[in-house]
Amino acid sequence: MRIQDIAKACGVGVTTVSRALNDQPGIAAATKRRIREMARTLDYQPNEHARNLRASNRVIISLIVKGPTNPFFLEIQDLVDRDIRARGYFLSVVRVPHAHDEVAAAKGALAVTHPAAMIFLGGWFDRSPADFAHVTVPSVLCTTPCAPHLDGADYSSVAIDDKRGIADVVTHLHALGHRRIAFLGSDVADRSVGHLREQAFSAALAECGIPGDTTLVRRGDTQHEPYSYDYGYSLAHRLLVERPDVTAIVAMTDALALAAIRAATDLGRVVPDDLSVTGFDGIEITRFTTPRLTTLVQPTETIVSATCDLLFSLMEGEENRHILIPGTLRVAESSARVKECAS
Amino acid sequence: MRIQDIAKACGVGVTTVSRALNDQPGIAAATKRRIREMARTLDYQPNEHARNLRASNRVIISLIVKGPTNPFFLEIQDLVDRDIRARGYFLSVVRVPHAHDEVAAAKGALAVTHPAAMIFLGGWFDRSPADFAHVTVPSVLCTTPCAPHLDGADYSSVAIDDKRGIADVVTHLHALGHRRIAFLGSDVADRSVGHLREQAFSAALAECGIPGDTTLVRRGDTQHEPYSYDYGYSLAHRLLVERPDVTAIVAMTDALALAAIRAATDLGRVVPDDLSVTGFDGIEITRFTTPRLTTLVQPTETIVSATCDLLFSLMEGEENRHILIPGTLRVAESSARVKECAS
DNA sequence: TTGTAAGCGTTATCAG
DNA sequence: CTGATAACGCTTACAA
Repeated sequence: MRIQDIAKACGVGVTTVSRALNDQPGIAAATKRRIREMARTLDYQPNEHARNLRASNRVIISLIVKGPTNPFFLEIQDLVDRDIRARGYFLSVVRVPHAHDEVAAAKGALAVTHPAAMIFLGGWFDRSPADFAHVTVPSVLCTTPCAPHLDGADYSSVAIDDKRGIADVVTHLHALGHRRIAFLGSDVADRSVGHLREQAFSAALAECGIPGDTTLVRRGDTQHEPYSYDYGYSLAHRLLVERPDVTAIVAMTDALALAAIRAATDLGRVVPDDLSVTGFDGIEITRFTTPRLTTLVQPTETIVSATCDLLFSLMEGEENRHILIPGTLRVAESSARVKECAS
Repeated sequence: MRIQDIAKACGVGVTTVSRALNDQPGIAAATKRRIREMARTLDYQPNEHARNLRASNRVIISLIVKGPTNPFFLEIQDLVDRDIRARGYFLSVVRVPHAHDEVAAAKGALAVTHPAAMIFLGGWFDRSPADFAHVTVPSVLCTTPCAPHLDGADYSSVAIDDKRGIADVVTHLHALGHRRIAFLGSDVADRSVGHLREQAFSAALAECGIPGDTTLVRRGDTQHEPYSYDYGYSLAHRLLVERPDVTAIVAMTDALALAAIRAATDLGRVVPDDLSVTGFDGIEITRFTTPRLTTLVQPTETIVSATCDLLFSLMEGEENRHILIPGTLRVAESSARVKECAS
């Protein structure tokens, strides 16, 4: 079923059919209606590859996912796919393992798939302008905010306010009387939001008047995917063995928090009675674990729709922008008032 | 960077370059080496769309995911993507909501994307030959077994042995003394593995000499995605309120099992002391929850590599086959010996 | 062993 | 308002 078949069936040329189906001007209303009717009858659907061959008319959006095993990203991906398809575009997902370079992956996708635009999910926040020069189509960083040291004119971003979110978490724990609070972060080489959240953690502690203690800020080696349960478990286990005096743990993500709870339980500690644990992201499972996780919930629908709105505005020639969206602290069962006697 | 650029740089024609890069015969070894060298130097990567335009040379595999929010499928997807890319093909993922028709979605993907082959992840097991007639490329059903009432010559499949797996679960619970065992299944209209597992459950009960009790087999309405936590929670909550005498719950999937544990906890029951709960699939989080879930673990790597091996053999003209892979019962903390006094 | 040219299905240009 | 025709980048008969 090609465009020619429709043309023949209607007794018109292929150009007219193309114009009718793409809502272009310069065509009689009656003809247009007749053609669209016929296309629907014959269940015609244009060949994606033929459309994409011409540089001017691309219908593919690439989604570059850095750290594809991160459960939070899986929820985001689903929403992005829905949104992009609803706009008549196709999504092409490229997985990039945490240790690899997503800009290189983006260049590859650009050469092979020739997308109309790109979305970066996760990834490093401190790219240089030179990095973005390689990305020759409009692009938006999703969940990665504008880097503090860049002016941000070279790219766009939509992200949660990590600094504010972590501050909310720390303030919550501080109000519950916690003073020896540890942080579970990303690996030492990481430059993604995990790093930002760690900085935010230290800043928030200072804000509360708690002296910083670098031995309580934990980062793993670069062997494991730092957004996995296994990583969180080993990190938390070691922390709790070495520093049994901590009364609260702030985890960079929900997955780490859940793994930390498990590690604590295995060490004979009861959450939240002996130890408070907080997460970040608000993935679905956190509402169904025991205890339910206290976490900073990211409004995923809002983030995704803002990302896509911004992306399509860029495709229409608008300027780069940076959008920061507030999260919401959901207090649940994994955090409680400190029992100082316990330590 | 087109194939012409390489040709010009090497002083040869485009045909020669194409042949060199695609390992085709009829080319001097020296020329071939020279061309490949140059292609690497210039970082040439062929345009995916141009390649796919010719029917004979397709490089895309479609993955039709029925019920894309099922966490188990997310783990499978990741592995499929890796395997397909390693073979030099591209994966195009199509999400199909649980209530929609995946054969219709497949037809759409066929018309738009023109894949070389298709993988169906999840979906209904009792398709008719007419359904498969629409799928004009080699295809494999992944995690959905050959339907009992079809001869299976029309399609291929790779799946876990659901019947055996559920039997292992039920036998385990029976050995722990459980007699009033409930099942949490899919919605009433469903014809996917959830339905198969329900039948296997009834058969296994009979095998153990436990009389069937239809009020203990729970299926939801068609309003919710039946592989979601929310669905599992409401199903389990209602069951436990109406039949507080059940001592064990067999859930169709891990997500349902975890949600059931949460529902039980909210009703004041302690798992596994007052109630045993088992899952199915062995998703990652089940090793980190409290209690750790007793579940039937699917060997995902084995399933995925068998699926891809089979798919590529079909593309080379081999016959349809049906592969059944055994799962492994992982006994953990969510199941224990029944305390009859409790009821 | 190599090169020329046709064709894949679509959209854009330009002439009717 | 409409239609023939040339692109897009690649593979592959067929010719040299």
